[in-house]
Amino acid sequence: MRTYYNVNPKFYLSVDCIIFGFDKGELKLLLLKRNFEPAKGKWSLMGGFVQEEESVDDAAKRVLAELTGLNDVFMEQVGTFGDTNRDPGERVISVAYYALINVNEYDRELVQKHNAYWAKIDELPTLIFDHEEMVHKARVMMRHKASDTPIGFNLLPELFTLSQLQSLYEAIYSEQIDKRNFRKRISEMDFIEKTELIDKQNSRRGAYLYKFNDKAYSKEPKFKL
Amino acid sequence: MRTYYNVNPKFYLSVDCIIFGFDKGELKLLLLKRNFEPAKGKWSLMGGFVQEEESVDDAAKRVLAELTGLNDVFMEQVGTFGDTNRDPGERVISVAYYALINVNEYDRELVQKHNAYWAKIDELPTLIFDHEEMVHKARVMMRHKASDTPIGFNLLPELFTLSQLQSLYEAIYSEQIDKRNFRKRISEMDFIEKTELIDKQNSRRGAYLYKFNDKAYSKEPKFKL
DNA sequence: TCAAAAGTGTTAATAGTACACCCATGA
DNA sequence: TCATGGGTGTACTATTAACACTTTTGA
Repeated sequence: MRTYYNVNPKFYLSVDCIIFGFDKGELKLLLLKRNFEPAKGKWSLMGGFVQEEESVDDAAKRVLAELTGLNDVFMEQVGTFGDTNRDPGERVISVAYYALINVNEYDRELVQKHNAYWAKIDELPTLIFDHEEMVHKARVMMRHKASDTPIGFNLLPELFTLSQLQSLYEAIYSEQIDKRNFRKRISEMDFIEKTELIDKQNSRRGAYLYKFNDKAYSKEPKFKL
Repeated sequence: MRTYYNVNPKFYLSVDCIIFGFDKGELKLLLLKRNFEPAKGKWSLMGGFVQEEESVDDAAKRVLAELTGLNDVFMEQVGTFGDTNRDPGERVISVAYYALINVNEYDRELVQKHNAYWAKIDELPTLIFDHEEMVHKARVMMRHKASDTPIGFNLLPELFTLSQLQSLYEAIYSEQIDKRNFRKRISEMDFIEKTELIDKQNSRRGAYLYKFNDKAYSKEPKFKL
């Protein structure tokens, strides 16, 4: 193979995953309490190195699956962090991705094996390197994306109540939403379908369960929340 | 230095610059007609390799300065493009940045030396590799950023008329804007200051020149356009 | 019987959009 | 004198925000 580039340096490239979950009315991140070097004993995002024969996006998917066992997860690239000293050991350039997962579906064994735990988004421990900056940028991007694309459903079970949906959006935006205005807007979205099923987990009276219809959305993408 | 990472591969890392300019009422990009390999003779973005002792952001600034002679330019990271075959020669992962420059200020000699030309944003030539995807993503991001942050002023001379400002935003959004509504919104922004100077370049009557006041903006950041 | 969450419409305020004519000047 | 771009205000429409009570049911 001819090469034009060999006067230039090469770098380690990693991916780091900001993994969002939603549980008991709160947004959470899945973080590692590192039982390996470097920075053993400290908290970090789940990460890993890009390999020769995989794209950077695929590396992110692989790393997410290594921790959670999940595939086909909603992920978005957050950005690349390339300061020379961001990793105090050796130079590594890292591409951050955020992922939205359903907390009922991940592989608990794998998570335990990696010594990972859910932390409430507003009570995060100190993270290594520039991981807090990555989290911050991911949160801003996610909030933004949520306002014009119905990504929230990735964080919920297939069936959910309107109260759950509202509390999810309240967690995403960190602000209270008026119940009637919220339900009015939801009812105008034909891709959020009411089922005949009733959830009795969270109230005596019971609440109708809803589901998100992907096909109806792609035909009629009116979403502003 | 101890290293934990040496089982992992390393990669060439490049930066590519989507350089926006605004001239004669039109948005343009500064593109290279490559007089070097690979892909000699084809059109591409200005790019370069990240070096050992510079951050990725600094590499982007350096590459922009190599072509334009400009420093302190507004730049934003667009994203990282890491498909395994994106560069058909050898694997290179590239971080794209967009830059907004004032077309009256760049170094014409340098640009000529690099065989670079301005192309109208809606009449771009075919670009190599994934550069068209980079341009597309940059345009979307720039439009978005322009809607809530006054970045447009980076594309204009220090003094500008309201007609120029309007035609800039029309170019950014690819749509016509009502003159009276536009001027009403501008007049509500205290950080856009009318001067007593009059521009006679573009009309017999002459138009008041305005300037952007950075300090007033940071105190009172109301901007929706 | 009562606590706790579910469900339901109307009104006021705000923001956004549409629209047409006179002005000043240099050629 | 006329062609060209500069400058101005009001009425209508659409969107968003504020707000309180009734229902159901299991403990």
